Amino acid sequence: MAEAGVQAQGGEALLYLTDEQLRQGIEAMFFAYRGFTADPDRILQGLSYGRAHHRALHFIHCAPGTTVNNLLNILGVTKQSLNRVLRTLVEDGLVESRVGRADKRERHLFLTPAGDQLERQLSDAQRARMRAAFRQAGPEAVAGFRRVLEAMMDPDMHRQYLRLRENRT
Amino acid sequence: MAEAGVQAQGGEALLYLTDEQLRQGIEAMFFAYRGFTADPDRILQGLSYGRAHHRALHFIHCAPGTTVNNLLNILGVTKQSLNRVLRTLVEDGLVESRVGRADKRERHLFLTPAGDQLERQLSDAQRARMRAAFRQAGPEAVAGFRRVLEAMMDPDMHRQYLRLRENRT
DNA sequence: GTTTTAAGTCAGCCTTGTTGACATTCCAAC
DNA sequence: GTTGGAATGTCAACAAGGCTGACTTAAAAC
Repeated sequence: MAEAGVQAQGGEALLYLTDEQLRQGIEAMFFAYRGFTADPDRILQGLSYGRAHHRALHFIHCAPGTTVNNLLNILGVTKQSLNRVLRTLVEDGLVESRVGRADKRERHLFLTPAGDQLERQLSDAQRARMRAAFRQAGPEAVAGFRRVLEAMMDPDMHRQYLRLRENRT
Repeated sequence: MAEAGVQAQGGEALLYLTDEQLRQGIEAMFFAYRGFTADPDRILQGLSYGRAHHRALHFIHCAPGTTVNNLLNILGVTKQSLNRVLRTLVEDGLVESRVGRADKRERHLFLTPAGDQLERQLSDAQRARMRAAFRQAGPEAVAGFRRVLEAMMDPDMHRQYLRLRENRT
């Protein structure tokens, strides 16, 4: 199959598409994702929170006032699953849920000061690792990293990803 | 913190290390990993297997005859957790567990023809996405992708990653 | 006034991770 | 030879975090 891919392009330098290269890419994703989540996981362990809480805090921080439904689409989980996480965060005073003004069915989500503090603690740890990796690899490598990751996303997820960036500019 | 990083290098072009760039990297990892696992997950769903079974099949395929303990180190889970997965795979005739010759305490793991077939089906799907992403991004981007991921791994995981590559050459 | 939508809730299930306790088997050192 | 430790397996219990399905409430939309 890899050979077929190479042949199809008539001898171009497509050796980076061999099955062995792809396998290495797959394994790199596996091991790197472990590192990617290791630091926040360590912090959360013992706080009776998990990765799911971290994700919720991250995206509420990035898009304050987002609705539950919007968060659902970003995270790609069921509302029951998200609700369990969100309820504990609201009960513990890390997230505030305000009834919408225009549409009173909607709840808009915000981080409280305490929520902001935890979010910062978690993302500081995660960013520190990311910064070290970026610095070590250099700007061109980072550009390539981003390019490959974007190409790997499902189209829906890619749209979500771009929308988040737009809302911050 | 990002500003400090930039200043520390005395005005060099370190804008790729700003908090905003790092945040985008974090989100890219999140969304891309979803895509990365989506295809195998779809296949496994309905086979009464999960991602854990896929991981076991992958690494047994890559290192036939590996011991349970070795697999434990690669996967980073407890033996009880792995054992549950391994037991179902052995019961279903996808994995064979042979008592070691030199050390009869050890069990060496191999894929049966049926196991090989499922592994191929899963990794074909995953490689197809990876190949599309690699081709779309180009060889330089792929090199950068790999460089950043390697820098993101924990040192232990990075060692495991390199060892797997050595054993295949 | 009916239907649709956003959100929340309850109950139950599955996968996959965890810990702790314990048995077995075998190698290796003494 | 006996003992200590290592590798494996097994049982039980538990938790996080996914899922589905059914149902309520409130508000918006038609």
